[in-house]
Amino acid sequence: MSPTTPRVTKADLVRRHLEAVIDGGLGPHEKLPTERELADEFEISRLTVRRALDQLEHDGVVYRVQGAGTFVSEKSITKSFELTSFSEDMRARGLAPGSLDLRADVAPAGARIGYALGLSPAERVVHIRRVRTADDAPMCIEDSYLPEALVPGLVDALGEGSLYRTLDREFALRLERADQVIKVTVLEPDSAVALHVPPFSPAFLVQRTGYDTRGRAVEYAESLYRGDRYSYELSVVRPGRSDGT
Amino acid sequence: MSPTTPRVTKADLVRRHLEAVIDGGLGPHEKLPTERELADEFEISRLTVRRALDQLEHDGVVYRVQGAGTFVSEKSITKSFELTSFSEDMRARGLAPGSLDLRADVAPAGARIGYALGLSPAERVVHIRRVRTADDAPMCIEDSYLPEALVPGLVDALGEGSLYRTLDREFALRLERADQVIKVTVLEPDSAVALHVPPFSPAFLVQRTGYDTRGRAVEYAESLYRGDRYSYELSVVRPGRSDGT
DNA sequence: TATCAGAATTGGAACGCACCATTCGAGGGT
DNA sequence: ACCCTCGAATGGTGCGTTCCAATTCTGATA
Repeated sequence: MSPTTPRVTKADLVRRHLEAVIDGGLGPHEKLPTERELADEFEISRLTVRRALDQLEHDGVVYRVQGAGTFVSEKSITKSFELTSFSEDMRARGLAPGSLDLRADVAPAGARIGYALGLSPAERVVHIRRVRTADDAPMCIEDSYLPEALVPGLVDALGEGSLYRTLDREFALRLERADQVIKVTVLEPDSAVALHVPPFSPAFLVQRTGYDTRGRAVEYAESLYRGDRYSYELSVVRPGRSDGT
Repeated sequence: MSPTTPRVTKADLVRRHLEAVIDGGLGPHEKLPTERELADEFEISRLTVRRALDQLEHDGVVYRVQGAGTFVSEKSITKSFELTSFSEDMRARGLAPGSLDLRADVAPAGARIGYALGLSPAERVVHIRRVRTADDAPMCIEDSYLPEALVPGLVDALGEGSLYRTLDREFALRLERADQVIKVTVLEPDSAVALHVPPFSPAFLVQRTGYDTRGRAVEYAESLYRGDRYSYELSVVRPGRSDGT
């Protein structure tokens, strides 16, 4: 009676196997086993093998040439452009994430926040302000807003852990995608003090709206990252299809 | 005899049909036809329908609930995070793109550029410098470097058109993906003058390495965008799989 | 020896089928 | 009237097969 059956698909097994093979000393432009060989080896259908390869190709790990085979990509693209929390992000950079100055309250959304979340301005939202640190140095000031209707009692449930993890565990909310607008700005003196940098230093202003699988706006956040310590890394892909929109 | 040359796959036809249906007045959370219905209507297999829906789901246009159906997402995510040239980018924002001060020459890569492109420092690269304009106002200073071995004679082939288009047409090089690092900086006086902003204004510094389908580094570019006029918009998605790497 | 045509290989698209897991509503039991 | 169960509907995973297109290999020929 496990609600979430840990179902690993066969395609996932193949994908992981291939990732291991590649990591284990397969160089760029080296050829992977053919789809039919893999299908025989794992005793699964070729279609399933293709699904595994589709994922690897999408992630830029391999490329395929019709009639020739499947090959390891020259550069293993750093898998960015993925939605990660600040904590995950910092850990990936080898820094210890932390939080200072946690404040949380509930208030009406107001025009700007309401618009960003697709709510009426009178709707109540949970507002969380944090100063995020990396190796104990302040890295960013973050204001998060979440519709209270979706996360009743979040203020009390807030622990030291990741906000995303809390959302998942307590409210079964999984952020699936987010739209971000990144701007540059200069820091007002009070923000500069909080970030331990000189006044009017350049900084990132990131406005992020996060959506769950159903496309509902779950979070709107504005973050100020100090420009001297932070950089944005992302991969972009060219759309493979012809769109007439 | 029959058109056995499906340049456009059947899945693409279904996808486009569904996009049209959605644009034509289907609201958020409204239900799409079931997979089996679509398969019957188009007289194709369900597998093909699923491929079309996979694409739409990936783009955030629809979401699927097992046992319930497929529904239109609440917010049509602006499909950013796609690799676009400056020209395409500006046009998408309703601005007229242009170029000033075009300069192109060929020189050894040097340590930094060579490293970024995965070349020996002695390898020769084409260097293109442009001041990019939007509605005749300078928007960014861009330095592009391309391995000369991949684009022999590019300097002469450079016209007024898009660089990406030239690469595609003349050299059959299609940029498929790119890694970008975005930093903030302040403009040195000479750069500030070129961009018509006060000295030491904040700006984006974007370092981009572009790869073709085989994962070969094709272009390395450094761009300085004025921070008062430019903002970065992108969508990020949460990785759907469990990675133990 | 060099070149070119054809066969073999390999990935790409598609079909039809079967079974499972989840959802949700209809119908029956209390 | 309410609750619970069961089954139909629907998406998720998987199989085996067929044909096509691009590439590569091979062998015959000039």
